[in-house]
Amino acid sequence: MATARRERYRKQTREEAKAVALAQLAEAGTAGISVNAIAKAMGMTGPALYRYFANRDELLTELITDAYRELAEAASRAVADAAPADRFRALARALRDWAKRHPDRYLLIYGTPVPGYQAPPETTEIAARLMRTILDACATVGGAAAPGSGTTGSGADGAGGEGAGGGGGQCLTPLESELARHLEGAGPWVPGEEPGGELKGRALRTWTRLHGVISLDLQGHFTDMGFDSSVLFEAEIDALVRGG
Amino acid sequence: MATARRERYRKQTREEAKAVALAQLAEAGTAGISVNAIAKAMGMTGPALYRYFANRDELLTELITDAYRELAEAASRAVADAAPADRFRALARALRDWAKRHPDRYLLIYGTPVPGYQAPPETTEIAARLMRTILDACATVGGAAAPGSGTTGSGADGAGGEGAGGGGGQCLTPLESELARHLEGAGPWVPGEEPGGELKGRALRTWTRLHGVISLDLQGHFTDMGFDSSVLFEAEIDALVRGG
DNA sequence: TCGTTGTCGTGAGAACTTCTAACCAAACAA
DNA sequence: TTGTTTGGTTAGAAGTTCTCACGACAACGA
Repeated sequence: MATARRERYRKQTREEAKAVALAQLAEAGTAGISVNAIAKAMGMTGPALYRYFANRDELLTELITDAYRELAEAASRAVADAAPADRFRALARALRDWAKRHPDRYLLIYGTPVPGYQAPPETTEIAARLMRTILDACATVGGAAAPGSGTTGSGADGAGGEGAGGGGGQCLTPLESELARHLEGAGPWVPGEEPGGELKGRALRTWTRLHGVISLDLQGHFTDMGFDSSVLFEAEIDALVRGG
Repeated sequence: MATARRERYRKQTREEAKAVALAQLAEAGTAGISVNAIAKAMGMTGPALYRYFANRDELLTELITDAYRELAEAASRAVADAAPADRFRALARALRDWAKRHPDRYLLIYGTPVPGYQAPPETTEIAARLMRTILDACATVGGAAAPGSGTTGSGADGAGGEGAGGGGGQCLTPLESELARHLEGAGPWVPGEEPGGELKGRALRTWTRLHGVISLDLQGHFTDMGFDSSVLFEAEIDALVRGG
Protein backbone atom coordinates (compact mmCIF):
# COMPACT_ATOMS: atom_id res chain seq x y z
CA MET A 1 0.00 0.00 0.00
CA ALA A 2 2.64 2.50 -0.95
CA THR A 3 -0.06 4.29 -2.87
CA ALA A 4 -1.41 5.41 0.48
CA ARG A 5 1.52 7.78 0.76
CA ARG A 6 0.38 9.50 -2.39
CA GLU A 7 -3.15 9.70 -1.12
CA ARG A 8 -1.92 11.28 2.06
CA TYR A 9 0.30 13.74 0.25
CA ARG A 10 -2.51 14.68 -2.06
CA LYS A 11 -4.87 15.36 0.81
CA GLN A 12 -2.17 17.32 2.58
CA THR A 13 -1.55 19.75 -0.26
CA ARG A 14 -5.28 20.17 -0.80
CA GLU A 15 -5.62 21.16 2.84
CA GLU A 16 -2.68 23.54 2.57
CA ALA A 17 -4.24 25.17 -0.49
CA LYS A 18 -7.52 25.61 1.34
CA ALA A 19 -5.74 27.13 4.31
CA VAL A 20 -4.05 29.70 2.10
CA ALA A 21 -7.38 30.36 0.40
CA LEU A 22 -8.99 31.04 3.78
CA ALA A 23 -6.29 33.59 4.57
CA GLN A 24 -6.96 35.32 1.28
CA LEU A 25 -10.68 35.16 1.90
CA ALA A 26 -10.28 36.85 5.26
CA GLU A 27 -8.34 39.78 3.91
CA ALA A 28 -9.86 40.34 0.49
CA GLY A 29 -13.17 38.54 0.32
CA THR A 30 -14.34 35.92 -2.13
CA ALA A 31 -13.07 37.86 -5.12
CA GLY A 32 -9.63 38.00 -3.52
CA ILE A 33 -9.12 34.26 -3.73
CA SER A 34 -6.72 33.64 -6.60
CA VAL A 35 -5.58 30.21 -7.73
CA ASN A 36 -2.37 31.68 -9.02
CA ALA A 37 -1.60 33.50 -5.79
CA ILE A 38 -2.37 30.40 -3.72
CA ALA A 39 0.02 28.32 -5.79
CA LYS A 40 2.71 30.96 -5.54
CA ALA A 41 2.32 31.12 -1.78
CA MET A 42 2.76 27.35 -1.66
CA GLY A 43 5.93 27.51 -3.71
CA MET A 44 4.63 26.26 -7.01
CA THR A 45 3.32 27.66 -10.23
CA GLY A 46 -0.31 28.30 -11.03
CA PRO A 47 -1.27 25.35 -13.23
CA ALA A 48 0.07 22.88 -10.68
CA LEU A 49 -2.95 23.51 -8.46
CA TYR A 50 -5.23 22.33 -11.21
CA ARG A 51 -4.03 18.83 -10.45
CA TYR A 52 -5.84 19.17 -7.12
CA PHE A 53 -8.88 21.26 -7.97
CA ALA A 54 -10.70 21.09 -11.27
CA ASN A 55 -11.28 24.84 -11.19
CA ARG A 56 -11.67 27.79 -8.88
CA ASP A 57 -15.33 26.99 -8.23
CA GLU A 58 -14.50 23.55 -6.89
CA LEU A 59 -12.10 25.10 -4.40
CA LEU A 60 -14.72 27.64 -3.38
CA THR A 61 -17.34 24.93 -3.02
CA GLU A 62 -15.05 22.91 -0.79
CA LEU A 63 -14.49 25.97 1.38
CA ILE A 64 -18.24 26.43 1.68
CA THR A 65 -19.04 22.84 2.62
CA ASP A 66 -16.17 22.79 5.12
CA ALA A 67 -17.46 25.93 6.80
CA TYR A 68 -21.01 24.64 6.77
CA ARG A 69 -19.97 21.37 8.36
CA GLU A 70 -17.97 23.14 11.06
CA LEU A 71 -20.88 25.43 11.87
CA ALA A 72 -23.25 22.48 12.15
CA GLU A 73 -20.78 20.62 14.34
CA ALA A 74 -20.25 23.60 16.62
CA ALA A 75 -24.00 23.85 17.02
CA SER A 76 -24.63 20.20 17.82
CA ARG A 77 -21.64 20.07 20.16
CA ALA A 78 -22.93 23.09 22.09
CA VAL A 79 -26.32 21.47 22.42
CA ALA A 80 -24.83 18.18 23.55
CA ASP A 81 -22.64 19.88 26.17
CA ALA A 82 -25.45 21.94 27.70
CA ALA A 83 -27.93 21.01 30.37
CA PRO A 84 -31.38 20.25 28.92
CA ALA A 85 -32.83 23.51 30.19
CA ASP A 86 -30.05 25.56 28.60
CA ARG A 87 -29.92 23.83 25.26
CA PHE A 88 -31.76 26.45 23.28
CA ARG A 89 -29.67 29.33 24.57
CA ALA A 90 -26.50 27.30 24.11
CA LEU A 91 -27.40 26.61 20.49
CA ALA A 92 -28.14 30.25 19.73
CA ARG A 93 -24.94 31.46 21.33
CA ALA A 94 -22.89 28.79 19.58
CA LEU A 95 -24.19 29.93 16.21
CA ARG A 96 -23.37 33.55 16.93
CA ASP A 97 -19.98 32.74 18.46
CA TRP A 98 -18.93 30.72 15.46
CA ALA A 99 -20.10 33.47 13.12
CA LYS A 100 -18.20 36.16 15.03
CA ARG A 101 -15.11 33.99 15.09
CA HIS A 102 -15.27 33.27 11.36
CA PRO A 103 -17.19 36.17 9.83
CA ASP A 104 -16.01 35.62 6.27
CA ARG A 105 -16.82 31.91 6.45
CA TYR A 106 -20.30 32.54 7.81
CA LEU A 107 -20.95 34.91 4.94
CA LEU A 108 -19.55 32.28 2.62
CA ILE A 109 -22.42 30.04 3.70
CA TYR A 110 -25.20 32.57 4.08
CA GLY A 111 -23.93 35.40 1.92
CA THR A 112 -24.84 36.50 -1.56
CA PRO A 113 -25.00 33.51 -3.88
CA VAL A 114 -23.78 33.47 -7.45
CA PRO A 115 -26.89 33.31 -9.66
CA GLY A 116 -25.89 30.18 -11.54
CA TYR A 117 -24.47 28.40 -8.50
CA GLN A 118 -26.05 25.10 -7.55
CA ALA A 119 -25.33 23.88 -4.05
CA PRO A 120 -23.88 20.35 -4.07
CA PRO A 121 -26.05 17.61 -2.51
CA GLU A 122 -23.71 17.34 0.46
CA THR A 123 -24.59 20.91 1.39
CA THR A 124 -28.28 20.10 1.68
CA GLU A 125 -27.41 17.12 3.83
CA ILE A 126 -25.50 19.38 6.22
CA ALA A 127 -28.36 21.88 6.16
CA ALA A 128 -30.71 19.09 7.20
CA ARG A 129 -28.42 18.13 10.07
CA LEU A 130 -28.27 21.71 11.30
CA MET A 131 -32.02 22.00 11.00
CA ARG A 132 -32.36 18.82 13.06
CA THR A 133 -30.26 20.41 15.79
CA ILE A 134 -32.36 23.56 15.76
CA LEU A 135 -35.59 21.56 15.84
CA ASP A 136 -34.41 19.47 18.77
CA ALA A 137 -33.31 22.54 20.68
CA CYS A 138 -36.64 24.23 20.01
CA ALA A 139 -38.44 21.17 21.31
CA THR A 140 -36.77 21.63 24.70
CA VAL A 141 -38.11 25.13 25.29
CA GLY A 142 -41.64 25.22 26.56
CA GLY A 143 -42.36 22.58 23.97
CA ALA A 144 -44.77 19.71 23.62
CA ALA A 145 -47.26 21.41 25.93
CA ALA A 146 -49.07 23.19 23.13
CA PRO A 147 -52.46 21.87 22.05
CA GLY A 148 -53.51 21.16 18.50
CA SER A 149 -50.76 20.16 16.10
CA GLY A 150 -48.81 17.37 17.71
CA THR A 151 -45.10 18.03 18.04
CA THR A 152 -43.72 14.65 17.12
CA GLY A 153 -40.16 15.82 17.63
CA SER A 154 -37.66 13.45 19.12
CA GLY A 155 -36.01 14.75 22.28
CA ALA A 156 -39.03 16.45 23.76
CA ASP A 157 -38.31 16.54 27.46
CA GLY A 158 -40.27 19.62 28.45
CA ALA A 159 -37.86 21.38 30.77
CA GLY A 160 -38.99 24.88 29.95
CA GLY A 161 -36.92 28.01 29.98
CA GLU A 162 -36.77 29.57 33.42
CA GLY A 163 -39.92 31.64 33.01
CA ALA A 164 -38.92 34.77 34.91
CA GLY A 165 -41.27 37.45 33.61
CA GLY A 166 -44.99 37.92 33.81
CA GLY A 167 -46.97 37.41 30.60
CA GLY A 168 -47.92 33.90 29.61
CA GLY A 169 -45.54 32.49 27.03
CA GLN A 170 -46.34 30.02 24.29
CA CYS A 171 -49.48 31.78 23.10
CA LEU A 172 -49.25 32.05 19.35
CA THR A 173 -50.68 34.92 17.39
CA PRO A 174 -53.36 34.05 14.83
CA LEU A 175 -50.93 34.19 11.95
CA GLU A 176 -48.37 32.13 13.85
CA SER A 177 -50.98 29.39 14.21
CA GLU A 178 -51.70 29.71 10.53
CA LEU A 179 -48.02 29.28 9.84
CA ALA A 180 -48.00 26.15 11.97
CA ARG A 181 -50.92 24.76 9.97
CA HIS A 182 -49.21 25.73 6.74
CA LEU A 183 -46.02 23.94 7.76
CA GLU A 184 -47.80 20.80 8.89
CA GLY A 185 -47.55 19.17 5.51
CA ALA A 186 -44.30 20.77 4.40
CA GLY A 187 -41.87 18.37 2.77
CA PRO A 188 -39.18 16.32 4.50
CA TRP A 189 -36.94 18.82 6.26
CA VAL A 190 -34.89 16.28 8.17
CA PRO A 191 -34.18 12.58 8.00
CA GLY A 192 -36.16 10.46 10.38
CA GLU A 193 -39.53 11.35 11.77
CA GLU A 194 -40.91 14.69 10.70
CA PRO A 195 -41.74 17.21 13.44
CA GLY A 196 -45.10 18.90 13.75
CA GLY A 197 -46.04 22.21 12.20
CA GLU A 198 -45.81 24.26 15.36
CA LEU A 199 -42.32 23.04 16.11
CA LYS A 200 -41.28 23.72 12.55
CA GLY A 201 -42.61 27.24 12.89
CA ARG A 202 -40.57 27.78 16.03
CA ALA A 203 -37.45 26.47 14.35
CA LEU A 204 -38.02 28.68 11.34
CA ARG A 205 -38.46 31.74 13.54
CA THR A 206 -35.31 31.08 15.50
CA TRP A 207 -33.34 30.46 12.34
CA THR A 208 -34.44 33.63 10.57
CA ARG A 209 -34.30 35.87 13.64
CA LEU A 210 -30.86 34.77 14.76
CA HIS A 211 -29.58 35.01 11.22
CA GLY A 212 -31.07 38.47 10.93
CA VAL A 213 -29.04 39.97 13.73
CA ILE A 214 -25.94 37.90 13.03
CA SER A 215 -25.74 38.79 9.35
CA LEU A 216 -26.43 42.49 9.77
CA ASP A 217 -23.84 42.52 12.53
CA LEU A 218 -21.18 40.79 10.44
CA GLN A 219 -21.83 43.00 7.45
CA GLY A 220 -21.12 46.05 9.57
CA HIS A 221 -24.59 47.56 9.44
CA PHE A 222 -24.49 48.16 13.20
CA THR A 223 -21.28 50.17 13.19
CA ASP A 224 -21.63 53.74 14.37
CA MET A 225 -24.97 52.92 15.98
CA GLY A 226 -23.40 52.92 19.42
CA PHE A 227 -24.77 49.73 20.90
CA ASP A 228 -23.55 46.26 21.70
CA SER A 229 -25.03 43.73 19.30
CA SER A 230 -24.79 40.97 21.88
CA VAL A 231 -27.42 42.74 23.98
CA LEU A 232 -29.76 42.71 21.02
CA PHE A 233 -28.95 39.06 20.40
CA GLU A 234 -29.69 38.05 23.97
CA ALA A 235 -32.95 39.96 23.84
CA GLU A 236 -33.94 38.06 20.73
CA ILE A 237 -33.12 34.76 22.42
CA ASP A 238 -35.31 35.86 25.29
CA ALA A 239 -38.16 36.75 22.98
CA LEU A 240 -37.87 33.37 21.30
CA VAL A 241 -37.97 31.26 24.45
CA ARG A 242 -40.84 33.41 25.65
CA GLY A 243 -42.97 33.77 22.57
CA GLY A 244 -42.48 30.25 21.27
CA MET B 1 -25.72 77.44 -21.69
CA ALA B 2 -24.81 75.08 -24.46
CA THR B 3 -22.80 73.15 -21.91
CA ALA B 4 -26.10 71.87 -20.57
CA ARG B 5 -26.37 69.61 -23.59
CA ARG B 6 -23.11 67.97 -22.62
CA GLU B 7 -24.23 67.59 -19.04
CA ARG B 8 -27.40 65.94 -20.21
CA TYR B 9 -25.59 63.63 -22.58
CA ARG B 10 -23.12 62.70 -19.92
CA LYS B 11 -25.85 61.86 -17.46
CA GLN B 12 -27.66 59.89 -20.13
CA THR B 13 -24.75 57.61 -20.97
CA ARG B 14 -24.02 57.11 -17.29
CA GLU B 15 -27.58 55.94 -16.78
CA GLU B 16 -27.37 53.67 -19.81
CA ALA B 17 -24.18 52.13 -18.48
CA LYS B 18 -25.81 51.51 -15.11
CA ALA B 19 -28.82 49.93 -16.79
CA VAL B 20 -26.61 47.51 -18.68
CA ALA B 21 -24.70 46.83 -15.47
CA LEU B 22 -27.96 45.96 -13.70
CA ALA B 23 -28.79 43.48 -16.43
CA GLN B 24 -25.40 41.86 -16.02
CA LEU B 25 -25.85 41.87 -12.26
CA ALA B 26 -29.15 40.05 -12.55
CA GLU B 27 -27.78 37.24 -14.65
CA ALA B 28 -24.27 36.76 -13.32
CA GLY B 29 -24.01 38.48 -9.96
CA THR B 30 -21.60 41.16 -8.84
CA ALA B 31 -18.61 39.38 -10.33
CA GLY B 32 -20.37 39.27 -13.67
CA ILE B 33 -20.34 43.04 -14.09
CA SER B 34 -17.63 43.83 -16.62
CA VAL B 35 -16.69 47.34 -17.70
CA ASN B 36 -15.53 46.04 -21.02
CA ALA B 37 -18.72 44.12 -21.67
CA ILE B 38 -20.87 47.10 -20.69
CA ALA B 39 -19.01 49.34 -23.10
CA LYS B 40 -19.30 46.80 -25.88
CA ALA B 41 -23.03 46.46 -25.28
CA MET B 42 -23.32 50.24 -25.58
CA GLY B 43 -21.44 50.25 -28.85
CA MET B 44 -18.13 51.58 -27.69
CA THR B 45 -14.77 50.24 -26.62
CA GLY B 46 -13.79 49.50 -23.07
CA PRO B 47 -11.62 52.44 -22.08
CA ALA B 48 -14.29 54.92 -23.22
CA LEU B 49 -16.34 54.12 -20.13
CA TYR B 50 -13.51 55.33 -17.92
CA ARG B 51 -14.46 58.87 -18.97
CA TYR B 52 -17.68 58.32 -17.01
CA PHE B 53 -16.59 56.19 -14.09
CA ALA B 54 -13.20 56.42 -12.43
CA ASN B 55 -13.10 52.66 -11.97
CA ARG B 56 -15.29 49.62 -11.56
CA ASP B 57 -15.80 50.28 -7.87
CA GLU B 58 -17.31 53.69 -8.51
CA LEU B 59 -19.86 52.13 -10.84
CA LEU B 60 -20.64 49.47 -8.24
CA THR B 61 -20.98 52.09 -5.53
CA GLU B 62 -23.39 54.10 -7.65
CA LEU B 63 -25.47 50.96 -8.19
CA ILE B 64 -25.55 50.39 -4.44
CA THR B 65 -26.58 53.91 -3.48
CA ASP B 66 -29.23 53.96 -6.22
CA ALA B 67 -30.72 50.71 -4.96
CA TYR B 68 -30.55 51.91 -1.36
CA ARG B 69 -32.30 55.15 -2.23
CA GLU B 70 -35.04 53.34 -4.14
CA LEU B 71 -35.62 50.94 -1.27
CA ALA B 72 -35.87 53.80 1.20
CA GLU B 73 -38.26 55.67 -1.08
CA ALA B 74 -40.45 52.61 -1.61
CA ALA B 75 -40.64 52.23 2.17
CA SER B 76 -41.55 55.84 2.95
CA ARG B 77 -44.04 55.98 0.09
CA ALA B 78 -45.78 52.86 1.36
CA VAL B 79 -46.01 54.35 4.84
CA ALA B 80 -47.31 57.65 3.51
CA ASP B 81 -50.01 55.95 1.42
CA ALA B 82 -51.31 53.73 4.23
CA ALA B 83 -53.88 54.52 6.87
CA PRO B 84 -52.26 55.22 10.27
CA ALA B 85 -53.33 51.85 11.67
CA ASP B 86 -51.83 49.96 8.75
CA ARG B 87 -48.56 51.80 8.51
CA PHE B 88 -46.40 49.18 10.14
CA ARG B 89 -47.72 46.34 8.03
CA ALA B 90 -47.47 48.47 4.91
CA LEU B 91 -43.84 49.25 5.64
CA ALA B 92 -42.93 45.63 6.22
CA ARG B 93 -44.65 44.47 3.07
CA ALA B 94 -43.10 47.26 1.03
CA LEU B 95 -39.63 46.19 2.09
CA ARG B 96 -40.28 42.60 1.18
CA ASP B 97 -42.02 43.45 -2.07
CA TRP B 98 -39.13 45.61 -3.22
CA ALA B 99 -36.65 42.90 -2.27
CA LYS B 100 -38.57 40.22 -4.14
CA ARG B 101 -38.86 42.49 -7.16
CA HIS B 102 -35.14 43.32 -7.16
CA PRO B 103 -33.41 40.40 -5.41
CA ASP B 104 -29.94 41.12 -6.75
CA ARG B 105 -30.20 44.79 -5.82
CA TYR B 106 -31.37 44.01 -2.29
CA LEU B 107 -28.39 41.71 -1.87
CA LEU B 108 -26.23 44.47 -3.30
CA ILE B 109 -27.24 46.58 -0.29
CA TYR B 110 -27.40 43.93 2.41
CA GLY B 111 -25.22 41.23 0.94
CA THR B 112 -21.65 40.22 1.59
CA PRO B 113 -19.45 43.31 1.70
CA VAL B 114 -15.97 43.53 0.27
CA PRO B 115 -13.56 43.67 3.24
CA GLY B 116 -11.83 46.87 2.20
CA TYR B 117 -14.99 48.59 1.02
CA GLN B 118 -15.96 51.79 2.78
CA ALA B 119 -19.54 52.91 2.34
CA PRO B 120 -19.72 56.50 1.06
CA PRO B 121 -21.26 59.10 3.40
CA GLU B 122 -24.37 59.33 1.23
CA THR B 123 -25.11 55.71 2.05
CA THR B 124 -25.24 56.36 5.77
CA GLU B 125 -27.53 59.31 5.10
CA ILE B 126 -29.93 57.02 3.24
CA ALA B 127 -29.65 54.45 6.00
CA ALA B 128 -30.65 57.11 8.52
CA ARG B 129 -33.66 58.06 6.39
CA LEU B 130 -34.79 54.43 6.18
CA MET B 131 -34.28 54.04 9.93
CA ARG B 132 -36.42 57.13 10.47
CA THR B 133 -39.20 55.51 8.45
CA ILE B 134 -38.95 52.31 10.45
CA LEU B 135 -38.93 54.19 13.75
CA ASP B 136 -41.99 56.22 12.79
CA ALA B 137 -43.85 53.11 11.69
CA CYS B 138 -42.92 51.35 14.93
CA ALA B 139 -44.24 54.30 16.90
CA THR B 140 -47.70 53.78 15.38
CA VAL B 141 -48.10 50.25 16.65
CA GLY B 142 -49.20 50.00 20.25
CA GLY B 143 -46.61 52.67 20.93
CA ALA B 144 -46.23 55.46 23.45
CA ALA B 145 -48.30 53.59 26.01
CA ALA B 146 -45.33 51.87 27.57
CA PRO B 147 -44.14 53.11 30.94
CA GLY B 148 -40.58 53.88 31.82
CA SER B 149 -38.36 55.00 28.97
CA GLY B 150 -40.10 57.83 27.20
CA THR B 151 -40.64 57.29 23.51
CA THR B 152 -39.92 60.74 22.18
CA GLY B 153 -40.67 59.64 18.62
CA SER B 154 -42.42 62.02 16.25
CA GLY B 155 -45.66 60.71 14.80
CA ALA B 156 -46.89 58.76 17.79
CA ASP B 157 -50.62 58.50 17.28
CA GLY B 158 -51.40 55.34 19.16
CA ALA B 159 -53.74 53.55 16.80
CA GLY B 160 -52.76 50.06 17.77
CA GLY B 161 -52.81 47.01 15.59
CA GLU B 162 -56.23 45.34 15.57
CA GLY B 163 -55.61 43.28 18.69
CA ALA B 164 -57.45 40.12 17.75
CA GLY B 165 -55.90 37.49 19.98
CA GLY B 166 -55.87 36.99 23.67
CA GLY B 167 -52.53 37.52 25.40
CA GLY B 168 -51.58 41.04 26.38
CA GLY B 169 -49.16 42.56 23.90
CA GLN B 170 -46.46 45.10 24.61
CA CYS B 171 -45.05 43.35 27.65
CA LEU B 172 -41.33 43.18 27.20
CA THR B 173 -39.18 40.33 28.42
CA PRO B 174 -36.52 41.21 31.00
CA LEU B 175 -33.79 41.24 28.41
CA GLU B 176 -35.88 43.30 26.04
CA SER B 177 -36.18 45.95 28.73
CA GLU B 178 -32.47 45.73 29.26
CA LEU B 179 -31.99 46.29 25.55
CA ALA B 180 -34.22 49.35 25.77
CA ARG B 181 -32.11 50.74 28.61
CA HIS B 182 -28.95 49.92 26.69
CA LEU B 183 -30.20 51.76 23.62
CA GLU B 184 -31.34 54.80 25.58
CA GLY B 185 -28.04 56.55 25.20
CA ALA B 186 -27.05 55.10 21.84
CA GLY B 187 -25.62 57.63 19.40
CA PRO B 188 -27.59 59.70 16.91
CA TRP B 189 -29.37 57.22 14.66
CA VAL B 190 -31.48 59.75 12.82
CA PRO B 191 -31.47 63.49 12.22
CA GLY B 192 -33.81 65.47 14.41
CA GLU B 193 -34.99 64.43 17.83
CA GLU B 194 -33.73 61.07 19.01
CA PRO B 195 -36.33 58.43 19.90
CA GLY B 196 -36.39 56.61 23.21
CA GLY B 197 -34.69 53.33 23.93
CA GLU B 198 -37.78 51.19 23.82
CA LEU B 199 -38.78 52.51 20.43
CA LYS B 200 -35.25 51.96 19.18
CA GLY B 201 -35.40 48.40 20.39
CA ARG B 202 -38.63 47.81 18.52
CA ALA B 203 -37.17 49.29 15.35
CA LEU B 204 -34.06 47.17 15.68
CA ARG B 205 -36.13 44.02 16.13
CA THR B 206 -38.30 44.73 13.11
CA TRP B 207 -35.26 45.51 11.01
CA THR B 208 -33.34 42.36 11.91
CA ARG B 209 -36.32 40.03 11.86
CA LEU B 210 -37.67 41.19 8.53
CA HIS B 211 -34.20 41.12 7.05
CA GLY B 212 -33.72 37.63 8.40
CA VAL B 213 -36.58 36.08 6.46
CA ILE B 214 -36.10 38.29 3.40
CA SER B 215 -32.41 37.53 2.99
CA LEU B 216 -32.67 33.80 3.57
CA ASP B 217 -35.57 33.76 1.13
CA LEU B 218 -33.68 35.64 -1.59
CA GLN B 219 -30.59 33.51 -1.15
CA GLY B 220 -32.63 30.43 -1.87
CA HIS B 221 -32.28 28.82 1.53
CA PHE B 222 -36.02 28.09 1.62
CA THR B 223 -36.13 26.20 -1.65
CA ASP B 224 -37.20 22.57 -1.38
CA MET B 225 -38.64 23.22 2.08
CA GLY B 226 -42.14 23.15 0.70
CA PHE B 227 -43.64 26.24 2.26
CA ASP B 228 -44.63 29.73 1.21
CA SER B 229 -42.23 32.29 2.64
CA SER B 230 -44.93 34.96 2.62
CA VAL B 231 -46.81 33.04 5.30
CA LEU B 232 -43.72 33.10 7.48
CA PHE B 233 -43.26 36.78 6.77
CA GLU B 234 -46.82 37.64 7.73
CA ALA B 235 -46.46 35.63 10.92
CA GLU B 236 -43.34 37.61 11.79
CA ILE B 237 -45.19 40.87 11.18
CA ASP B 238 -47.90 39.61 13.47
CA ALA B 239 -45.43 38.71 16.18
CA LEU B 240 -43.86 42.15 15.91
CA VAL B 241 -47.08 44.15 16.24
CA ARG B 242 -48.05 41.87 19.10
CA GLY B 243 -44.86 41.55 21.04
CA GLY B 244 -43.73 45.14 20.63
C1' DT C 1 17.26 -4.90 -12.31
C1' DC C 2 14.73 -3.18 -16.08
C1' DG C 3 10.70 -1.28 -18.23
C1' DT C 4 6.12 0.52 -17.99
C1' DT C 5 2.74 3.41 -16.02
C1' DG C 6 0.74 7.15 -13.67
C1' DT C 7 1.34 11.34 -11.10
C1' DC C 8 3.34 16.00 -10.36
C1' DG C 9 5.26 20.09 -11.73
C1' DT C 10 6.86 23.27 -15.43
C1' DG C 11 6.67 26.78 -19.19
C1' DA C 12 4.00 28.45 -23.09
C1' DG C 13 -0.04 30.43 -24.49
C1' DA C 14 -5.12 31.59 -25.33
C1' DA C 15 -8.82 34.43 -23.85
C1' DC C 16 -10.29 37.08 -20.63
C1' DT C 17 -10.20 41.13 -17.06
C1' DT C 18 -9.14 46.31 -15.21
C1' DC C 19 -6.94 50.27 -16.14
C1' DT C 20 -3.19 53.76 -18.19
C1' DA C 21 -1.17 56.31 -21.94
C1' DA C 22 -1.01 58.49 -26.21
C1' DC C 23 -3.48 60.27 -29.88
C1' DC C 24 -7.29 62.18 -32.79
C1' DA C 25 -11.67 64.41 -33.90
C1' DA C 26 -15.64 66.85 -32.76
C1' DA C 27 -17.94 70.28 -30.00
C1' DC C 28 -17.74 74.28 -27.34
C1' DA C 29 -15.78 79.20 -25.90
C1' DA C 30 -13.36 83.47 -26.77
C1' DT D 1 -10.72 81.88 -36.40
C1' DT D 2 -8.20 80.10 -32.66
C1' DG D 3 -7.82 77.58 -28.44
C1' DT D 4 -9.58 74.35 -24.98
C1' DT D 5 -12.33 70.87 -23.25
C1' DT D 6 -14.56 66.46 -23.94
C1' DG D 7 -15.37 61.82 -25.97
C1' DG D 8 -13.74 58.43 -28.49
C1' DT D 9 -10.09 55.41 -30.47
C1' DT D 10 -5.89 51.92 -30.44
C1' DA D 11 -1.92 50.02 -27.93
C1' DG D 12 -0.26 47.97 -24.03
C1' DA D 13 0.88 46.60 -19.11
C1' DA D 14 -0.31 43.54 -15.47
C1' DG D 15 -3.38 40.57 -13.77
C1' DT D 16 -6.80 36.58 -13.89
C1' DT D 17 -8.49 31.39 -15.14
C1' DC D 18 -7.49 27.52 -17.51
C1' DT D 19 -5.50 24.17 -21.41
C1' DC D 20 -1.76 21.82 -23.37
C1' DA D 21 2.56 19.61 -24.23
C1' DC D 22 6.61 18.28 -22.10
C1' DG D 23 10.02 16.49 -18.56
C1' DA D 24 11.03 14.31 -14.09
C1' DC D 25 10.13 11.06 -10.73
C1' DA D 26 8.05 7.57 -7.87
C1' DA D 27 5.46 3.11 -7.85
C1' DC D 28 4.65 -1.23 -9.80
C1' DG D 29 5.15 -5.76 -12.45
C1' DA D 30 8.23 -8.96 -14.84
